[in-house]
Amino acid sequence: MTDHDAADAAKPASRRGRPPSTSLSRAKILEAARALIEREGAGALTLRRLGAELGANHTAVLRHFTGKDDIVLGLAEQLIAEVVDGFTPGETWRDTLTALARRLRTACLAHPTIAVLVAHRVSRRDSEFRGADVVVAALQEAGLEPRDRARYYRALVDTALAFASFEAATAALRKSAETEDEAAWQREYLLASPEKYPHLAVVAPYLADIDDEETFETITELLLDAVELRARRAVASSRSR
Amino acid sequence: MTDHDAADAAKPASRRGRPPSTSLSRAKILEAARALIEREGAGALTLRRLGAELGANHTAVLRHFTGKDDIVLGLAEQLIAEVVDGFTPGETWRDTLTALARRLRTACLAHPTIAVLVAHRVSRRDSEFRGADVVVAALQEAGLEPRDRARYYRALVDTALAFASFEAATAALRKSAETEDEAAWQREYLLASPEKYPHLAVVAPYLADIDDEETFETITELLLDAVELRARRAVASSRSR
DNA sequence: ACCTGAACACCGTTCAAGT
DNA sequence: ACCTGAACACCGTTCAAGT
Repeated sequence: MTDHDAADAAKPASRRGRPPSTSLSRAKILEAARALIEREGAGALTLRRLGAELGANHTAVLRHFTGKDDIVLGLAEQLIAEVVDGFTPGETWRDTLTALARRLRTACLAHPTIAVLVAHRVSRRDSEFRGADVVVAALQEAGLEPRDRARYYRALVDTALAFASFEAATAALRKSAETEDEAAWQREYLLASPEKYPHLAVVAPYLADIDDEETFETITELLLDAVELRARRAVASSRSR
Repeated sequence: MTDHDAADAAKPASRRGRPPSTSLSRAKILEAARALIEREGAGALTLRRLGAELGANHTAVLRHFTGKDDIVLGLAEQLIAEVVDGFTPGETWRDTLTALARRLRTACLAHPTIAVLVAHRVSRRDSEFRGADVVVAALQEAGLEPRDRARYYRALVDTALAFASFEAATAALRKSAETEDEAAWQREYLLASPEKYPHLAVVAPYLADIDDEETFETITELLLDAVELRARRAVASSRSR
């Protein structure tokens, strides 16, 4: 009888045990965590909130991750994969390095709250190794010897990673709306006492025009200019030998 | 009678109200917060722990700060002041900029947990303006025009700030001992598959030798090399006019 | 003016009990 | 194997009550 069956399905289940259709998975949990963070900020990532989002008990998640920190590390893997997956080197080694740096910045800005959460937790996995190989190959193409390739690899990658996560952090702060608006600090610089800070006062109007993107581009250009200069010297000295 | 007085003093005070000798202050609270963080990590900064440290109720602190966040901002002011106070410019503009960058790094490494906590909360106050004035003055001495002074100011300061706080973050992570030891990731790079990452494999042995300090120095040198190159061009073109 | 203690609305994690 | 519900040991913040 359908009536009987319907009544059976509708009657409250016993207070413990497992409902039929929930069935969590690592992927589902990470997706829910990502959505939760992007919608309500890093502070909203809570086992209880996550459970509610998934329609499950807040402790059910602990069957798939060892704890909250393990979930954060899972988000880190996703972010770095987003940078490296589908990337193809450019025409010149400079193009390659510039494009990769921009992709890292873009990914961090697309998910600023996640970027802040995971910036310092990058577990050395496949995605990261693939990115590193691309960078080192570009420096080899520039004509640098192995030791310099290693030095400049660290200089370039650490700078891009540090700046991108730094920028994401301020973006995430603004998003959480606990702090003042974007242009506030530029206004403060314009108002800073010209008597006490005379050199600063001269350039303050220009400072207001420079955003994070221009700064990122400037840093990248400066670093690659210097690397190119040293590479040319290395090539020249190896030829003269 | 002394007996009576002694008995009076020893008898338990009524359960509410204010004991005679506590008397908190912003300075005392910040000092206790700093000590607590440096001893037991950022996670230990708790109103209840802070109250215990000060021998006071955990809510007493809220009479001097609007909340926990306000305490963190107070710590930020202290850190930036430590960088700028007592700094004197060097012989050349390059010396000045290099020394200031190193001071920032040193301060962040001396208090890594605090640096991480406050890195993105720098409220634009006197200490920061003083530092900015020194940097802009150095770039002026290099021979750059106002707009370039502004651009390179942002490039240099943002890089130093981002890298120093990034490095402090990993130092703080290691300190909290939730993660693996210092050399772990270098070992992983040495073990990365040479077939999948051939270019990386060649330089992996060199990578193991490069620490954060060398990387910081490399970044500073590269940036200042590039700035110097452009400054020389600017001076030359202004002379030819 | 400044501090206390109780209360409120939250956390992450553990674990026996269920299916 | 996987989920639940209760419990435990914590949080930050508010507020009436005290001195």
